[in-house]
Amino acid sequence: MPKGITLTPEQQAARRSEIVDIALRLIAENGFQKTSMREIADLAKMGKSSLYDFFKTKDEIAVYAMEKKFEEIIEQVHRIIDNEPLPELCLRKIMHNQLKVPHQYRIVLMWLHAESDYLEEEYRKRLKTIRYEYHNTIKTVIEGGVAKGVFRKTDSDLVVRLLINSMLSIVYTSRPSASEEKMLDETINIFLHGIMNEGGEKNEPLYPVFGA
Amino acid sequence: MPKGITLTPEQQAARRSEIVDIALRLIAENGFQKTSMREIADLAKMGKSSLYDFFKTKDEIAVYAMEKKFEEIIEQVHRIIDNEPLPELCLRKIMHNQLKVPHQYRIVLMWLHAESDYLEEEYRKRLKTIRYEYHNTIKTVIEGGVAKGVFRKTDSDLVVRLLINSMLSIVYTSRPSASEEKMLDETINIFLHGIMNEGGEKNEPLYPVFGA
DNA sequence: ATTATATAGCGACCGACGGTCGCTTGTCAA
DNA sequence: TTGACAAGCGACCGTCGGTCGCTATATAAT
Repeated sequence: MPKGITLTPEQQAARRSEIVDIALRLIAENGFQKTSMREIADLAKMGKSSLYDFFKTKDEIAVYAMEKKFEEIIEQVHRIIDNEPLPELCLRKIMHNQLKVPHQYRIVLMWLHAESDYLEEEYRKRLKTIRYEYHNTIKTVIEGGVAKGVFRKTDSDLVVRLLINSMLSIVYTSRPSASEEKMLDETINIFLHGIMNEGGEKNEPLYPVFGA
Repeated sequence: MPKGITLTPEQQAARRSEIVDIALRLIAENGFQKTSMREIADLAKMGKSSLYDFFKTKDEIAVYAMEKKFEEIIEQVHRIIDNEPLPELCLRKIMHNQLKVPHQYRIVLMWLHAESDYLEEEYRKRLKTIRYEYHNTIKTVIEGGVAKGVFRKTDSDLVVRLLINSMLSIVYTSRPSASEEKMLDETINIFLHGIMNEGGEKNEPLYPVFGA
C-alpha cells in the first residue's frame, strides 16, 4: 500500500478483514488479553498507529468480527427457516449450522459474552443489536412450533437463550464426552423430550438423529 | 496491622478474605480488566506491593475466590443429596441452591470460564480440579436417577454440563424474561420433560413448581 | 513544470497497568 | 542492648492500549 494514494472502499474493507483474520488467530491462540495491538500490527505488516486508522480500539476488532459473522449466520438461519416447515427439524438444522462457525470466532464470542457489560456504550449497543436479531430469529421458530401445537407453551425467550447457550457450552468445553455432532444431537433430544423416562421403563428411547 | 509483629494464620486468612471481598466488589462493578491492583490495594488500605504478599497475581485472587466458594457449594450439594432421595427433586434443590451464590461471584465465575484456557498452568489446574469435583457430584444424581429408571439413559456428562451452564445463563442474562426463580423452574421442567407437546394437544402441562 | 491538497503510514510519546525488589520500620527473644 | 525476622512499602521495570503530529507520496489545479 503505497503512501500517497487513496484507498478504495474495497481496499479498505479488504485491509480490515485481513486485520480481523490475524487478530482472531492470535486471540484464539493466546487469549484476548494477551494479544497486543503491537503484535497484530506486526503480523499485518503495518505500524501500530496505522492499525488505529482501521479500528478505533482493540475491543472494536472483536465487536466488528462478531457483527460480520453474525450477519452471515442470521442470513443462513433465515434460509433454513424458509426451507424447513417442521419446527423440530428446523431447530436441529439451525443448531447444526452453528457448529460450522470457526473456532476462533467462538473464542471471541465467549470473551465478548463475559466482558460485554463492561465494554463502551457503543460496542455494547452494537452487540446487543445483533444478538437480539439472532435471538428473535430463532424465537420465531419456537413460537411457530407452539402455534402449531408441536411445542408446549413455554417461556420462548428462555428456551432460545438456553439453546444458544447450550450450543456454546458444547463447543467450548475442554472435556467433551463425544463428538460435537453427537453432543449436539443429544442436546436437542434433551430439549425436545427431556431426560425423564416417561414412556415407561424401556430406557432406550432413541430419538431420530440428524448427523451422519 | 502494626509493622513488627508476626501475623497468625487466622489473621492472614482474614486479611485474604478481606482482600477478596474488596476485589470481587470492584470486579463486579467495573469488570476484571478494569479493576486494578492499585485500586484494590488502596481500598484495602495497604500498598500495592503488600497485596502481593497475599496473592501472587491478580488472577490468583479470582481463582482463590472461586475455590473457596465452590468448596462451600459442593458441601451444600452433598448435604442436599444426602437428604433428598428423589432424583428430580434433588436436581431442583441443587439448582436452587446455586441461585443463592452472590452476584459478584457469578461475574468472576463467568470471567474465569471465558479466560480459563489462557491462565497460568497452576490456576488452570486448580480451577479444573474444583470444577470437576462439582461436576462429578451432580453427575452422581443423574446416574443415580438413571439407575433407578427415573431418568432415561443419556450422556450424563453432557447433561451436567448443560445444567450448570444453563444456570449461569439464567443468572447472567441482561434480558430476563421472568424472575430468576421462575426461569429456573421452567428450565428444570424443560430439562426433565422437554419442550415437545407429546401428551396430546392440551398445551398447558403445568409441571409442579418448586419456588414460592 | 510547479504548486497545493489530500492521505497512507508511522515514530515518539503518554499515563496506567501488573509485577518486582530491596529498604525501612517496628517487635520480640536472647 | 542487640540481632533476627517479618510487615509493609516506595521506586522502579517492561509492556500495554491509545494519541498526535510529522513525513512521504500521488494526484489535481495552475
